[in-house]
Parts: sequence; C-alpha cells; structure tokens
Amino acid sequence: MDELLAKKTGNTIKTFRTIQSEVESNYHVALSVDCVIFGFDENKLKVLLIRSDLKNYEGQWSLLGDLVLPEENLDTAAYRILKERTGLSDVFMEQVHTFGDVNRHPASRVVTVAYCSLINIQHHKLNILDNELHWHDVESVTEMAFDHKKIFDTSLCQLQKRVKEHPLGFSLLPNKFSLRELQNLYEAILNTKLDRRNFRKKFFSMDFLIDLEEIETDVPHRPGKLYKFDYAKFDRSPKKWAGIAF
Amino acid sequence: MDELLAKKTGNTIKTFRTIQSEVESNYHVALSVDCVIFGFDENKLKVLLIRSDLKNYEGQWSLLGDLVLPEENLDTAAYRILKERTGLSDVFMEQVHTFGDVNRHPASRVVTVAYCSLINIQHHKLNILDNELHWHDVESVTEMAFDHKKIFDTSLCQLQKRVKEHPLGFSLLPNKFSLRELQNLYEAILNTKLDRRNFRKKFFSMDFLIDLEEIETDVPHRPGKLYKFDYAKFDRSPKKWAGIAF
DNA sequence: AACCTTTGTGTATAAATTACACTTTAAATT
DNA sequence: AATTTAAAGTGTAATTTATACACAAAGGTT
Repeated sequence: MDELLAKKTGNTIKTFRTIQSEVESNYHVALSVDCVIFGFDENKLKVLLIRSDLKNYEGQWSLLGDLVLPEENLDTAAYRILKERTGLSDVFMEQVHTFGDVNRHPASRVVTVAYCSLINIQHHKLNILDNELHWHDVESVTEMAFDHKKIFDTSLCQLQKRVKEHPLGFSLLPNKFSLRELQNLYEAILNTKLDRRNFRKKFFSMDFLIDLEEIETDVPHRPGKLYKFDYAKFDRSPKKWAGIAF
Repeated sequence: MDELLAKKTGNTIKTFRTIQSEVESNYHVALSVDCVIFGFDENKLKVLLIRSDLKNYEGQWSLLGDLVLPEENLDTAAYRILKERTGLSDVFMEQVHTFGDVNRHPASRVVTVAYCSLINIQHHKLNILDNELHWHDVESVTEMAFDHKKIFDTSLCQLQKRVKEHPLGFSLLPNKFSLRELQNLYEAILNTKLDRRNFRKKFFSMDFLIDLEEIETDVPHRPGKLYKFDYAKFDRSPKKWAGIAF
C-alpha cells in the first residue's frame, strides 16, 4: 500500500493522521508468526510441534506461534517464540513465506508469517517436558491443525533448497561432528543417499572444516575424526562454498 | 500464533468467539501488498514506480501497493493491484518477503507483503500515461519512499536467483524473440556479460525453444531467427531446465 | 559493388561430477 | 591374545559440463 492508501479518497495529499484513522478503522488483520523449528537427532530430521489446544483441532499438532505484539518487529517475534519455547536464542532463523488466505483461521482473519529455524537438538532436550511439545520425524508429519501442514511443507522445501546454497546445516549439529554425521544430516534433509567418498571430497575441497584432532568415542567400530565448521573463514570467502548439488 | 493465542490466558480450551474478541480488541495491524513490477525495454531491466503522494515523501518514488481488503487473499490483492495499474492479468507473480518493522511506515503500523511480477512491457505501454507512473531503469533507482528501496533490492536479488532456476524471463519478452534478445535479457537481469556461443549452446541443448521459422525485420544487419518458449514441454519435463549458471 | 553489423556455427581444454573397492582402525567377542 | 565386526579413510578412471575463442554467411546501407 502506502501510495494507493493516500489515493483512495482522491488525489489530495493526506496527512498521516488521516491515514492513521483510516487504517485503524478498517483494514486491519491479526498478524501472527509461526516457527517451523527443525532439529536433527538419531539421523533423522525433526520438527518441533505442539498439541493443538483449540476445539476444532483437538488432538492435532500445530506449529509454534504467537501474535505479533503491537510494538514488535516480525523477526523479533520469531526469536521471542523460539526463546519462550526452547530456551535457545543463538540460532539460525529465516523468514519463509506469509500465509494469509481469508479462511485459513476459523476464528477470524489471521495472517501469519512463517519462519524456519534450525537448532541443535541436544541443547534443547531439557526444556521439552513442559507442556505438550514433541519432536516429530519430518516424514511422519501428516495432518496438522489450521493450514500448518502447508506451511510446514513450504518450509521444508525451502530448507532443502537453502541448505545446498549455504552452510546452514551446521546449526543442527553438535559443535563437534564427524563427517559421517554431517553426511547423515544432508541425507536426512535432502531425503536421498549420497556417495561417501564424493561427499568427503567435496567438503574437504571447500576447506571449511577445522580438524579438531579428536575422534569419536563410544562407537563400536573405528572412530571418525571430529570437525567443526569454520564460520570465520566462510564469512571471509563465502564463494568457496561450492553448491552441494549431489 | 494459533496455539499460543489459545494459551495466553491459561490452559483452558477457548472457543473461537473468545479468540475472536481477543484478536480484534488488540493485536491488529494494517496489512498491505506492494508489487515490484519488472519490465524489459531497450535492453534494460525496468521497474514500474509511482510518484509518492504522501507529504513526508513528496517527490520520491514508491512501489505500487494497496491495503489488503478484509475478504481478500494476499495473492488476489497482488493481482488486483497489478490489474488496476497496468491492465494486465496474465503475468508471472510471486511473493517475495514480508516487511513489518514497527516504524517502517510513519503513520501507523503497516505490515506489507512484497510481490514480484514480470510483465511484457509492450503490452502495457498504452496504459501508462494516467497518473504518475513511470518505468525506471533498475540501475538508476536510488532513494525511494518508505522502506521501498529495501523491498526493491530484496526483490531484485530474488529475481536474479529465480531467473536461473526457472524460465521466468520469458514473461518479460515479446511472444516472439531472437536469441540475442533473450541473451540481452539475462545480461540485464544478472548485470553481467555472457559468452554468445555458450549461451546459445546452453539454450539449444535444453531444447525448450520453438523455432518459429521467422526472422527479425527492420534490423540493419543480418536478421536473427525468432523463437518462442515451449511452456508445455517445460511443464512435462522441468528437470531439463539446466540451471543457468553462467 | 563494397561495406557494415550481427547472426550462426565447432572445437580443444579445463574443470567438475560420477562410479566404484580395498585397507585401516578400534572396540567387542571369543 | 586372536578373531570378528563395522565403519573410517583413501584414489583413479570415465564421463559430463563449462569455458575460451575466430571465421564465414546474411542482409541492409551506402
């Protein structure tokens, strides 16, 4: 809007006060943020859902969301929701899409902005027992409350795209990880099998992995070396990130 | 939201009526749609802007937008705005991002959903003389009203990304086009120079161009053959679209 | 007829991707 | 201590894709 708003009643230049009253008297909607919170555990991609509390959707699962406060930016609202629900604050978070179909919410017009976030599930495990939260395998997510299945599908698609273009995935892993874990992660997100040798070759050629000179423990076979991602180096030369095409 | 909304005052299950009054009494914002309408003319990528009518931004340019009507979907609003302003309806249109910073609009809280659309500028030329519309070269767009420069930049970036992944560009061209025009289009959007032979090789290898057995007229040199894009074939096998990496 | 400009075309080289198998390591078992 | 088990770690050849690059043909202009 912004311009047609001024035009609506003719071509006179309006004051902000005029517009303000026009806006407030008429064209307003409820605005919410819904977070699609991804985690990675036991070699599976997970999503954090809450059991619906609403009559119509009793027993169904829904995304974590809340109304945007009057004086709150959208990103801020998304971070607030994540913090409230998981206790985590330093995470990857990105706006995905806005869903505003007239009848998407049974109670009233509620437009929702979807955010995708990636968290390290180990850091979160303690906070999960309160209320009706549960980590679901992404493959097992079927019906959901509201239009949340559509929002979830859109977010997963975007994640699959983005993870090839950017080093997002490391947000889902422990600080120290083996190459096998990294490959399992990509396989889980992209829902595909990758060649182990080519995967290793590709990652080593990008040269963003720091060898921690440590190895896995408690594995019943030859332990793998542990690495961390060199974010500083990536920030300096992001072009070296060869798109993971696979 | 949707869930926390129900939780806000405790853990009792709420009726929709309760929620409805809560929503309407409090957390509402004005919602608008802004369209970044791209065109292509004289080998330059253009964007359609309107002169701001608002006091604060007198003389500055802004995107075409409007408030979303109470019973109107977001996509519908975007198409309506495009239709009202250009008279065109069958175009490419895609949601880009939602901008909702608290102070983005000087009058009140206005959250805006940005859409990117691509139109064939020749089809539009007649409707442009009314009000203060103007096609700007994208390179010459500097200051804009509101946060529209940021919205514009985001949209252009997304266009540059999307045009490599999908055959969007053809929406900007006449129905019949030469390979040179097609290459000029990609060069304008991506703001780069491409090798002519490799460009041709790539497009012909995808085999989505239908040779119309016609040639350009009124060019002061050897005329090029004319083509159209085979949308039907693309729909059947979109995987043949080799990402234009260049 | 000569000139100008752009179309249309092919090949050699380099880079990236793919497919694929054996040895090494450490823990667990006997 | 020897054996078993399971995954780690490693290289190469073949294919595909990307890049760089130059000259003849066509049509309009002078």
